[in-house]
Amino acid sequence: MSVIKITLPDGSSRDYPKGIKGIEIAQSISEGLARNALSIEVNGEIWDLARAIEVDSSIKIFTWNDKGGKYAFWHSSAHLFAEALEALYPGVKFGIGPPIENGFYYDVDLGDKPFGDDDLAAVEKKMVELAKQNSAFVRSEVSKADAIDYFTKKGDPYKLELIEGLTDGSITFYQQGNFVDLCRGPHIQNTSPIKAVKLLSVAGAYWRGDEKNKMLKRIYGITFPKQKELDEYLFLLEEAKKRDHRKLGKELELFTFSEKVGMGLPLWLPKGTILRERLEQFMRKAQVKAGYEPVVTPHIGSKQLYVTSGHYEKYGKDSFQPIRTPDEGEEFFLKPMNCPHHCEIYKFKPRSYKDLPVRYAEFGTVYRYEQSGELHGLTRVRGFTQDDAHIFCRPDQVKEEFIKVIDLVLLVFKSLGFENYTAQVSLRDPENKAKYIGEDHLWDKAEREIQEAADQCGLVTVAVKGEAAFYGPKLDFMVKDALGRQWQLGTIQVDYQLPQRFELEYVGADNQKHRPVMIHRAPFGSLERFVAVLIEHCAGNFPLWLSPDQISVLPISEKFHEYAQKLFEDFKANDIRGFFDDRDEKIGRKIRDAEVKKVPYMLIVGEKEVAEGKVAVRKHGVGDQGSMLVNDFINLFLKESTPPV
RNA sequence: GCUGUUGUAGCUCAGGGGUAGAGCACUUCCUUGGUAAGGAAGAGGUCGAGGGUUCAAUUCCCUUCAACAGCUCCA
Repeated sequence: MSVIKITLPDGSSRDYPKGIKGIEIAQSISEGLARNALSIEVNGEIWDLARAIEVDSSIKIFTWNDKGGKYAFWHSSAHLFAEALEALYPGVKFGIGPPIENGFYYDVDLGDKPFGDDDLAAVEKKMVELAKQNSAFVRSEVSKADAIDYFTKKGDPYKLELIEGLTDGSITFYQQGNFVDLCRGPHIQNTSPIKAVKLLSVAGAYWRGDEKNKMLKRIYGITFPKQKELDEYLFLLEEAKKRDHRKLGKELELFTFSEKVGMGLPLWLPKGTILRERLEQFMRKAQVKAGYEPVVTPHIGSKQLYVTSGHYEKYGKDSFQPIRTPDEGEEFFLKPMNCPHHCEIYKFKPRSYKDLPVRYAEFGTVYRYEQSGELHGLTRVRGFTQDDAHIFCRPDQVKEEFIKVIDLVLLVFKSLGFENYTAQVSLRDPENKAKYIGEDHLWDKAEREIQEAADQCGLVTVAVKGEAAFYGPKLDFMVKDALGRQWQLGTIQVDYQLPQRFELEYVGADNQKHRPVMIHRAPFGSLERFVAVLIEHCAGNFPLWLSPDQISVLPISEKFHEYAQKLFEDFKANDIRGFFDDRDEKIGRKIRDAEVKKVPYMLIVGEKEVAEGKVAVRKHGVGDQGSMLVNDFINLFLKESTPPV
């Protein structure tokens, strides 16, 4: 029997007989590892533990603590789910059922049968029952003809469609119990480690992600090797929901919605407005420092403006419909973006190459008719304010300007403590060029410039095809919300198209006319979405400079109201925001209420404080800080509440 | 827009074919209390909207609006 060399993650290598299985390697290392092993990585591919290794390989054995282990575990759970579903609903047709970041889903066609929460519970029960049977996941290689034969007999059109796209010789089936699935694998060895099962929700999903296809039912679920781990996961999910900006926005009185005003049109409450205006002020200052000039443009624009920009052709039918005037044929659109307006500002006068770059910034409120199902708290709305700006520059200035914008975005993230963001280079979909305007060479140039600028800034980027705007590629900064959903915040876009469409020009040193390049950018993205993500990021505990209420003055009893009132006036005179709690309540109650409102500083005054000219300071979430002279507190506070810019 | 779920007081929710209930918040009174909920009384609802079935609908049915989860979309 020949021997192969197996290299372990620590770099050491051992000889094993050819055809050794992952599980046998695990056993040779330790009993514990063999017991916990779920899958194995062989030369970068994740395999079943029972698959024979035939050549010299580098391997890594995955347990529950590895992504690769969980992947196999949840993938197998999806198969277990399918087995249970088929047992309860004979004739169900299956789409795809992959593992995801947390758990798995399976797309199924149940015909016209309704499927709700009660059904989920029944399937859950069946899954647990089947898991106990300890069925092995058995891999088999099948020919394309046999695969087609099997699913034709079974009557599963979705699987047949998937097989169509596969090449003969690369097709594998997995079977556990009575259930056979077309599957690339890998899987865990058998069903017994799947101890705790929770089916989370039923949703619709288009077959192959195409709106034109039939909508299947997508069932989401998650499984764990131990009930305790499932309980912990569900608990964490509940905890995350407490950070939801929609919940906190209501509790902290930041914003609201009204059916009468219209869906997706946020109403900013006084406290939310303070927060929003602080952010706006921060950005205004940062932008002035970076050489931007503020401009203001109207909320509507004539149809012609958007015909010129190309937005009318692209989005006209799906936008808020035109506003008419008494003049026949005259039409205005609600402004869905600021760029065309800014182009017209650029055109206000002839430009010299010496004038460039010019940078026009506007907190521009725009209106977009998002599909009803897209609306989501403040993160996806129909009316929102972008911290927008357009930089008009010479082609030779593009990269430098782009880098400056990256710096600005990073300043925002740093100032607000966003550390976990993804920088995404959003490129054209090369398969579907009809979605975009403009010539190939300009796109290539813009895409290259973005990547180079990002690289120069040392950003780790992920390139995603098909995510570009219709007029140009983007660098998008993505941040996750409390429940792990990814949102785009900052965005920077290089655009060669609008300058052409608007016939923007500047006179070069050669006294010839040249075309400027436009950079669109919004470091926050929109104030609405940014505030939403910020709320979730800090769980409503805003940094002091942003906090709507920075302090609360809490007198121990009515006897100290006069002193407390004077104190409160002093704070106001120092631009310290907050409230004076003069309710007839005990101090414990006032403290509790202020804690619930997440007020950063509670200033308690009673007999001692009045006598000594002091305040007793309590910090939110921390506790009693002892007392100090009023002026000392003000100085300390002002130092701490200074905005980052 | 699509699939599924939900809509009862300002908020969180219970209830259920015979015109509604709790806790918190709110108002008034008592209480003047030192670091996370003092006590009492009171007020508050076209049960999302429209239609139907019924002697009777908040409850059952249909339509519609909105929210939630996901899909698709996102200038």
